[in-house]
Amino acid sequence: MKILSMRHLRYFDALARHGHFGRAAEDCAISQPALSTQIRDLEEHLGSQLIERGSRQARLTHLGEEFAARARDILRAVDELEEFVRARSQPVLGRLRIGIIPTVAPYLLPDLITALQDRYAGIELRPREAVTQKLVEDLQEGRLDAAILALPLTESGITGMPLFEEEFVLVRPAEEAHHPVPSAEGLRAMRLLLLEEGHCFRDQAIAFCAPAQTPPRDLIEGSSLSTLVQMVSAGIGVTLVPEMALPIETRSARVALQRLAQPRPSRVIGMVWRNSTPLADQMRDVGMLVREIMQDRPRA
Amino acid sequence: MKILSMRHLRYFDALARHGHFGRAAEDCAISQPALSTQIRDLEEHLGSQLIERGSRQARLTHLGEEFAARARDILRAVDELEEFVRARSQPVLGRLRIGIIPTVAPYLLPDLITALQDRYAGIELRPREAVTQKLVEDLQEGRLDAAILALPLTESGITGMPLFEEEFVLVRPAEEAHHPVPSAEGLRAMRLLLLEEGHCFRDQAIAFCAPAQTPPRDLIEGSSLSTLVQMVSAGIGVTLVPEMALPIETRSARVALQRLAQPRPSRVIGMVWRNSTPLADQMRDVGMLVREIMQDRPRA
DNA sequence: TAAAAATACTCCATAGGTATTTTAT
DNA sequence: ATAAAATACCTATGGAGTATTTTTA
Repeated sequence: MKILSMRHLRYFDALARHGHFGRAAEDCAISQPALSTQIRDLEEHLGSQLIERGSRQARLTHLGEEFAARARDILRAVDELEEFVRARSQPVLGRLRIGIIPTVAPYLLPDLITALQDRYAGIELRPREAVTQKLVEDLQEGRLDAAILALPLTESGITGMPLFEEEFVLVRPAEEAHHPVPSAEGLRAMRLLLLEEGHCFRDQAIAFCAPAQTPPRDLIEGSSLSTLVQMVSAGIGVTLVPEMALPIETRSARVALQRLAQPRPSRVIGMVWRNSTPLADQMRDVGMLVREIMQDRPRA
Repeated sequence: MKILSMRHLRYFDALARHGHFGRAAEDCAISQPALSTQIRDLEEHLGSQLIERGSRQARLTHLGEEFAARARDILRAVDELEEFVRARSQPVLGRLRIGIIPTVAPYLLPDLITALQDRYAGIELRPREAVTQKLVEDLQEGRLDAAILALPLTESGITGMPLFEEEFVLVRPAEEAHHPVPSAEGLRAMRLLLLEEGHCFRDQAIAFCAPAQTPPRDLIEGSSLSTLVQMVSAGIGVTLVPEMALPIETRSARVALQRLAQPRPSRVIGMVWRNSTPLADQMRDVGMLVREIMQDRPRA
């Protein structure tokens, strides 16, 4: 015998409880000789006698008593462990570590958290806001279960689903409300306020108004959409804002909104996860929740 | 797989620690496929996925993390259990529950306790004083490890060794010091003070002076040798006392001692234990200690 | 003699090995 | 193309069964 097995503990426990090889064997649903040999092997392995064998009854030695008590503790822990796993293995989501890019998080999270807590009672939510690159890293390293970000994503080992598409809307000072809607070229000539490096939305905006890799003429950076909108309302320049951010960011700002001409700029927001995760079904379910949230919102 | 085995826990623990099937298998000194199948069986048994299999690495699921933590606790408990048994399996006597008859206990116990504590460091001593019948019952029921009493003993399942032989000495009032030593028949005519029913020494004394089943003429009972000697010194009658009790019981009593004529009455004190006890070696050792104690005493 | 455990042996389930395939990067 | 794990298949260990012997009360 190489290692002390669970069987040894279970058999010994039964023997300790019954004090009788025959009845203990019956309890274990094995034959008496099978139990005898296992107990003998156990004692041999330990190098100590645990049972005092009388022909009338099998009595525990002092060491055997102590061994039995500890063995019982271990067996109880093992039973609890199995019970624990079964209790957790329902198709529910016990914990969700979800990352969301900064240009989506503030506008989606409140509704998403509410919906998730409705859908998965007792869920432990760990939302995290970070730029795409960080999210992908965390996902690949196993620190996140899912990420909501702009598609497409070329990383390997990661799959996902699109959630919704949203347009970019031009935000300009309130006094320009009646200026004509600029074309992409016209936009390039304006003073454009953008998010700092790292935000995918920055790249998307640049890609729209400067398709020939020529960066916009006059570019000023801000660290959040909120800041950008405030700067616009101060007359510093114009900016693009994703549709879903409008209700919140432009509510109290003195700015004018202009839907751009066709082809309108837009992006697809999707949810992704490791394609090796066992939570794929739940991830799709979470994705469906997001789609429902977005469909319930009035389009601007 | 019927039951969750220790092997499963050990293998899973290794896998959790290494996060890599190949290296974990190496750690367990088995092949990678062997580990893979065991882990698969474990997951099947539990009905839940514990490992998220990527081609780069094996990552634990959330459930897997919790399982690993609990499994580690269990494995540690098992290792401690083995360690515990090995620590206790030295050929020492950890606990000795020893019963001694009342006509021996007070005269042997002090020296015996000292000797045992010298011989077995840290021994837990549980001496118990009771008459032979009680001792034998306790021995057979496993409540005692050994008993010191008068031989022979006919009980089955019990074996032992003789320790020493001791004579019975006649104790009579001090004023009778110069009276002639009585024969057994003469003794029968005297007023004999004896221990109450149950004490083997009572039976032995009666057997000596009344071989023909005729009880002594005038018989008064006391509950201890000490009481009997005090009664003798008060002139109430005579009594027989085992040799080893003399130094203590007659030290301050005004009594005369008379060694009886051949064949002198005597008894053999021995130590007995269940012949199924695994402590037989130690019991013999304890017996040898008693013999040494008695040999060191000056014969009266 | 009777009851209980140990022994002898046989069988088979399964853990583990090697070789190979599959999968994902 | 490479690395890792899964699969296929075979072997052998050992756990469990039946029949029997030994032991002891």
